[in-house]
Amino acid sequence: MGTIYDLAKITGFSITTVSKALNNYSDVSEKTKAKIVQAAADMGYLPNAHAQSLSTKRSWTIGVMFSEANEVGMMHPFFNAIIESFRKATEQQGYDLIFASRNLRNRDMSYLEHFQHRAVDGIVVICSDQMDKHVQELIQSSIPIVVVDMDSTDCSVVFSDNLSGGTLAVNHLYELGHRLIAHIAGDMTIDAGLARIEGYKQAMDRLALPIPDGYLINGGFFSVEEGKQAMQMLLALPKRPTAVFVAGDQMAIGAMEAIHEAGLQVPHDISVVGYDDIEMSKYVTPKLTTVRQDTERIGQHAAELLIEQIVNKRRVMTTDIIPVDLIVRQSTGPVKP
Amino acid sequence: MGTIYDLAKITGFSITTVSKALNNYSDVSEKTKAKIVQAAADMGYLPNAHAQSLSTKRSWTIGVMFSEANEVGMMHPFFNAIIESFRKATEQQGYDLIFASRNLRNRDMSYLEHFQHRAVDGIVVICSDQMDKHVQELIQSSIPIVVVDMDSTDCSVVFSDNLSGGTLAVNHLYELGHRLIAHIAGDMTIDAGLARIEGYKQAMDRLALPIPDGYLINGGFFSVEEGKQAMQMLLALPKRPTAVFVAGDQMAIGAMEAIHEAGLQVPHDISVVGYDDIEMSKYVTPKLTTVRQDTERIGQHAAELLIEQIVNKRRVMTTDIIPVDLIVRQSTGPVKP
DNA sequence: CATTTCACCGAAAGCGCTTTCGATAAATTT
DNA sequence: AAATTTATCGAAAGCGCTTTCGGTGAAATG
Repeated sequence: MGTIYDLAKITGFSITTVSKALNNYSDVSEKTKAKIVQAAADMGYLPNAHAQSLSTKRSWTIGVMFSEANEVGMMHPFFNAIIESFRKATEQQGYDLIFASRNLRNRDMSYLEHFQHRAVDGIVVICSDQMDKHVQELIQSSIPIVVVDMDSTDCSVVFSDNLSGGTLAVNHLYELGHRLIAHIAGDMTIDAGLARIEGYKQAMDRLALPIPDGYLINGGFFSVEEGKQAMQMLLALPKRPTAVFVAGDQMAIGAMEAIHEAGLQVPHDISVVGYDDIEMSKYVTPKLTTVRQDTERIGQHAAELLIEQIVNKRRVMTTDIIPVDLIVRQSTGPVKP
Repeated sequence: MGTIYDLAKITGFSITTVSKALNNYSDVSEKTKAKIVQAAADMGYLPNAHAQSLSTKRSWTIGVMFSEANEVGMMHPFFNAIIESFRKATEQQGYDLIFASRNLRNRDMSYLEHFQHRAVDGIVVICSDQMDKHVQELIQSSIPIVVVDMDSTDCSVVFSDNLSGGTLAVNHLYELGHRLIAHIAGDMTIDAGLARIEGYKQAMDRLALPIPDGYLINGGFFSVEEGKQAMQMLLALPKRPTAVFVAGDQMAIGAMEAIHEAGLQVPHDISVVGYDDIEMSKYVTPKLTTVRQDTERIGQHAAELLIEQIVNKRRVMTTDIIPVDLIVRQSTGPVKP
């Protein structure tokens, strides 16, 4: 592989000139530039990123952190899709992603510390947990940052339009004739969960629909199992809802399972609409009607926001809300007469 | 944040002593060690990873590469689960994962080059594509490496026991009375696909079951859509199979969809068993009988294998085969009389 | 008391690269 | 022909850290 010293020796130029040639400086002649570049290619020279970073204070890396109450991390299809599109976008600009832990050899340190240690150029946090101390610490730091799926005025954030998502779902059910519409919510400590609740409430209110006791139920942290349990509670209600808006697809899948286990049919007896549009949604039975989040756009946009801060060397605090779509499939139908 | 120079100034010791104190060298007294460590804590000192790497030739990073014919990368639940368990295991040892692209700023380079540039300590490749030039290049290099889900004698590999997986599936179906057992295979360029085909063939052979024309069908690269199409071919056969072993859960889900769309029932008319046991498998309808791959163990084991090579500074070429389990759910049932 | 051992510390070189600031020779202008 | 630009190059410092190799004074040994 070799270093610029080797290159200098081979070509007969100084390391300064070699470095300049490789970095296409204007004060080295085309002729020597060509020679050096050729020699570099011949020996398979590659610059050492660490040396470069040390010298330029620019590492071309972006730290990524997951913070979630339910600890699913990369495993959740929604977050996973976002990070994937984020990766594509940043990669194209020459950045590499680094997943840092809180563990530095023996030592235990915060994410911020770890990212500082690694000297990342920026940080993306895929987050649903407002209360996470690490996230707060990151936001308060001076490193360029963008956080996804959480609300904050202290940094750039990008998330889906959860408010109208809730409305979209409720209105759809209303148009199908449903009046008894329940909501299996995400935990209120999670912004997305809260906003969807709000969307649900507002929509119900606008439609002059009451929200009976027990119709707004906490489904916790978006897992299939929790969705199932919440649905069981709903089914046990004296006045059973005819439709339910579920704050996440996985929970919705759990809810449908609960409904089926109770011997009822979706959507014949109960309609359900989910949230996210994870890939599986169109393959479960019945295919899930859901509010699609545009993960592609969220990831891409987060990348742009972050890179802009990195290159302009100034923090920016925007909050960008990405529109959502209602995808009507087969888990919703007209209310039984 | 500060550097060891600042620490030296503050404490009055030389940078040598500061460095030694921080690294717990034995030739610095407990007293001064304490002073220095205290000062470091006070100023929130953190070592610069790039400087450390430059000086020690050890970056405490592991490069990860995905290589797949279908380009789903991190999005595939199976690979995703593996990388997650891999991450947990390496993280615990102090390594960070870096996802490198092939794009270095303007320059286009190979993965190997990129990893060399980043000076990673080791590489993990999550791979199903034997033919990938980049993968071959990585394997031929001298960097410690482990590859998952592919077979090779030139490096450490770890993958599931696909052979007996196929057998497990076929035997299960046989015991249920099925004799017309088809196989929707993964592409033969993919080791896992090939091995499962082999397992299927061997099992059929042992059971003295013929494999009628068209019963072994290529499902391509494991997507839902391809599974669906393959199943449609199967359904169009003059002598329809009563059971089908599908080389991947996503394909199996597609296959079930095709069956349902044809107006048939799983498992009443046709039994299907999948492969992987992705999370969704237990939530589709009917719940999928499948061969579970132990992603937890695969990732963990790959991590151990890689780290061992890193610390011992010698390449190791083992091939570790992780056992699989048959998970019987509801997509398989006795053959119709 | 002279000598050896030991505990503790620091100078200096090196890791591979960038970047400032001069220096030199050639080209251009008066 | 003298003065000024311009083009091209290199010395050297610096980025933040590790590690070898000596050097000192104090303790232990004879």
